[in-house]
Order: sequence, then structure tokens, then C-alpha cells
Amino acid sequence: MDSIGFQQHDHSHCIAEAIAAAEERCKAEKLQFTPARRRVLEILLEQHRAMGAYEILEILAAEGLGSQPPVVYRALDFLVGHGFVHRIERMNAYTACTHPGEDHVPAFLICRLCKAVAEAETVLDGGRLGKAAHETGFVIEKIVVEAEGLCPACAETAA
Amino acid sequence: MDSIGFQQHDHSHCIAEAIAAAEERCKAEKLQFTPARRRVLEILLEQHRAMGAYEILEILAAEGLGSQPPVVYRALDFLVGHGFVHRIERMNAYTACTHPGEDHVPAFLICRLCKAVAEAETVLDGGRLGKAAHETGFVIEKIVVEAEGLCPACAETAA
DNA sequence: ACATCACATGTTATGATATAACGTTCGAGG
DNA sequence: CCTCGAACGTTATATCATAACATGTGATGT
Repeated sequence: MDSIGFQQHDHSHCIAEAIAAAEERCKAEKLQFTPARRRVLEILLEQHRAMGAYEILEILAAEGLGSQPPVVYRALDFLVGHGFVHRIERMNAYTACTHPGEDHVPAFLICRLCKAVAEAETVLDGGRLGKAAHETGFVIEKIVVEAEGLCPACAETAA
Repeated sequence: MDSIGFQQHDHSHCIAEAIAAAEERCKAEKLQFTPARRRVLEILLEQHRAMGAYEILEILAAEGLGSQPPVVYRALDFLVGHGFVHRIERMNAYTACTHPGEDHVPAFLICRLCKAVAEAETVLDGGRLGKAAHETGFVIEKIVVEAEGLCPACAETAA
């Protein structure tokens, strides 16, 4: 699987591997990988894009896995909490993590036209931020980086 | 004014200077610094913290400047669009920019306990992100960085 | 076996954030 | 003094998220 996400790749392998990895990790950490949680992760992997919670809920509802908001929010809380899924703050949307298992600082490239999202990685305190925080005594626990711009396809169309 | 925001500082000067600077810039760029827009910026400067739109709206309403959501959202759109105010995505909140006029990549340090927010700056492509984007042809137009953790006061209390 | 406890789920209701749409006002420039 | 665009007032509604409480279910200790 590519690391940046705007290229083609073998998609069914992505899904199968990611699900297997999640399953294994849940087993190892004694987490319950319940049907709803598994299906939400699968949906996000299948679609391979950022999705709103209610959009996911529609699919679950059509499959009889629950029709009320808490169903999907609970699954997402679990998946986000354990790093299987990331929340894209700018979009109120969710996307499957493409670096499962690795401890990383996710960075997102979000196309403002087609809304495609690619996950990259960045370093934790590459510049002034970590230093500035340290100087004032702020303890950083988590960082999210979200970049907006144009994906290759949209940049070409717009040009 | 300090750059990181968790120290004491002369607050009335902050406000007066920031308002004057905004006024001047609007004049220079032929933007309309209307009463509602000015008041929203003032409120954010006075409170010197991240505020929700409806929280700001309550103050506007009490002062007779409008009582419906579009009033505050329009003012915020203008202020955010021209860089006078930043939106904190993680919190659905807004805060006055502490580096007005400078072209910068804002980075926020958000205390998860007391919700205080400090604005720092970071570099545009300190690490792998800019490089990775460039390699795939993604054109970055804007970046936001939001870090969650503990501010000095809360870190001490919790310890 | 069975009590019990933690955790997950089902369901109803509501809270919180944000925008669409449409008519009116007001000031700058022709 | 007309016209045009930007801002504003207002109503309604869309979108995102969680509180609260009842119910089910599986692991564990006895």
C-alpha cells in the first residue's frame, strides 16, 4: 500500500490485511472486535475516503446493524480511541488509518474540491512548536495536522 | 505580548492594538469593518480564549447587535477569512489571532482539562509532510496544527 | 451451576453547531 | 437619483453528537 494515498493500489488486500491486523491486535489487547465495530472499520476501508458518521450509519441501517446515531458513534469512539480510525476535524468525518499499529502523528492532505483525503505522517516536534511548548511548560499529548489544498487530479482540472 | 499565551500580559493594550490594526488593514484593503464584525473581534480579544459561536452570539444579543445564528457566523466568516480570527477545529470554537498581519501557519496548544488555547507558530513543511505532498503532486494551500495536552497550570494540579 | 460484574447494545430524546434561502437596507459610483 | 453589490434581518432547517436509561451477554469467582 502506498503511503500517501493518491495512487492506485490493490484494494482488496488493503482491506483484508487491515481487518486481520485489527482482529489480531484486539485479541492481543483483549478488546472486543464486535460486529458493529468490525463492519464500521470495513466500510471505511472499502470506501477508502473520509465519511460522515451518518453516512456510515445509513449503510449499517441498510444491513440491519442498527439505525440510531449512538450505534455508529460508539463504534467510531472505539476505533478512533484505539487508533484504527482517524477523525478529520475539519470535515467532521472519519477515515481508516493507513498506518495501523505504528505509533505516528497523522497528517492529512484534504482536497478542497473533491474532498479526497490522504494520510501522510509528520514528525512530532519538527519545528518551533515542540520547543515553544516545552519552554512554557505545556505538555503535548497528541497532535493533528490537517492540510487543505488540491489533489493531483483536481489541480490538473482546475489549471 | 508574549508569543505562547500562558503567561500574564497587559491585556487592554492587546485589545486596543489589535482593533486598531484590524481597522487600519480594513481601510487599506477596502474591507468593511462593521459594528458586528468589530464587536465580535473585540469580544474574542477581551475574553482571550476560544469561544463557541453561540457563546459569542449571547453577548451580541444582550447588546442588541443581533440574536440569530447567521449574525455571528457571518461576522466569524469575515474575520476568519481575513485572518483576524482562527477557528479551532477540534473544539468548534474561535479565537482571536495573536499574530495579526503576519503570514503564518497557526499552531494551537489546547489544554484538555481547562480548555485554554495558546497560539504558537510552526513552519510550513518542517518535515515529511511537504515533501510527501510534493512528490505526489498535492498542492498545499493551508495547514492547521492542533496539539492537545496539558497547560502548565493543569499539569501541575494533575501531578 | 449460578451470582455478579463489566462491557456492549437498543432506544428515546435532546443538545450543539452551522447554513439555506429570501427579502430589505444602505452606501459608493455612474 | 438610479443602480448595483455588500451587508443585514429573519425564518426555517440541516448536520453532527451525546445524555440517559433499560436490556442483553459473556467472563469470572465461588
